[in-house]
Amino acid sequence: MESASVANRFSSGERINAGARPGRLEAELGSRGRRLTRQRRLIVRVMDTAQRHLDIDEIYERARKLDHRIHRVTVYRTVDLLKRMGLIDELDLLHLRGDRHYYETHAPREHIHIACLRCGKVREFESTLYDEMKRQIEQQLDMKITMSRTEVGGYCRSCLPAAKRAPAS
Amino acid sequence: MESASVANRFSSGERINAGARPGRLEAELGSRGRRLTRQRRLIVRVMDTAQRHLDIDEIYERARKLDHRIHRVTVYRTVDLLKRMGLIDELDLLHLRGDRHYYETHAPREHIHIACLRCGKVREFESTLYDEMKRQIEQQLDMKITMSRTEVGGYCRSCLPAAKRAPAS
DNA sequence: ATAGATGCAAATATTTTGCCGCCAG
DNA sequence: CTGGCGGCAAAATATTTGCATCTAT
Repeated sequence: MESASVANRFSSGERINAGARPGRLEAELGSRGRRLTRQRRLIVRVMDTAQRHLDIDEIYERARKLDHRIHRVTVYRTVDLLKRMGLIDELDLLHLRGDRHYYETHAPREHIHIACLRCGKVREFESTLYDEMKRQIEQQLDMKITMSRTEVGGYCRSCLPAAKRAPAS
Repeated sequence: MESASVANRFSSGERINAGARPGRLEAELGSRGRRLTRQRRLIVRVMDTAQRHLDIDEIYERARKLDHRIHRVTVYRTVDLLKRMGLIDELDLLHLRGDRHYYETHAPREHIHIACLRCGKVREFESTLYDEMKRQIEQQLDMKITMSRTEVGGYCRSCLPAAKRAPAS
């Protein structure tokens, strides 16, 4: 399976700018009248402290390391809740590592994800040009924009030479 | 299933600016030494003439209407080939209609997809700000960008009043 | 006490693979 | 002719659901 070998190369996938504010998610859940169960506390603790983008199984494994009394389905349900409450964002990271989704706590400012197609490192980027562009869209298309997702792929400084040597099939 | 009812609301999902150049995909396949099988001709014909973004099953059904001697797996394989050859782009459209992927023939210029979260209509948008932003990223992060995907969600003129009345759960 | 949450098993949804026979070049 | 390609069945991957039970409030 091609994607398996590809996935293995992407062991790093670091998140450079984590917008961590410990306890924020838990506080939001509480103040919005959701039950603070043991499982939910575990999940939001994992997400609040994550230094990189996690998929469902990674969240599940980390939570289980803290307390094994949690089920993968509960992770799916809680992540879905947080997503619907607008507290976390869902990413695909250009399907670099497969078709699963990745999650990150909602940053104070919307940002762009930039992935190296070879080493898999994911960097975040903010730009006033991005904000301007969204305003331009709102005006020209007469819409109210509430969300956006931008994922950029390319080759980082250290991978560029290798990418030139062995271009993608 | 919540997403089922949501999906049904998105019957339109029109593509406003289709970058159609009939025969282009077939010509590219041929000139790059790929076999022009009956099935591949069907698939690229469907994609070349599509006025909206299609998922695998939609491509499959349309191709089958032209000639039923085609298998869904072949559609997966051919779409994957076209993707790897850089002839088509893959989209998620913010998972508005589920977790499948959508495809469009590679446009001459990279563009942004803007979806109405209520009616599901997808519009395309080009912006020099977008190109500038990518150049900015290349400079500041010292990368060579080879691809990007931007998907924006919000409410269009006609859906905005309704969205205010019944905000998302 | 009870509405809302979890666990478990099973179902769905989407995509990929192995293998063999077939056909485009 | 023959190596790339397609069909088929089955596997793999990713996510959701029904229902009984439990628990945070």
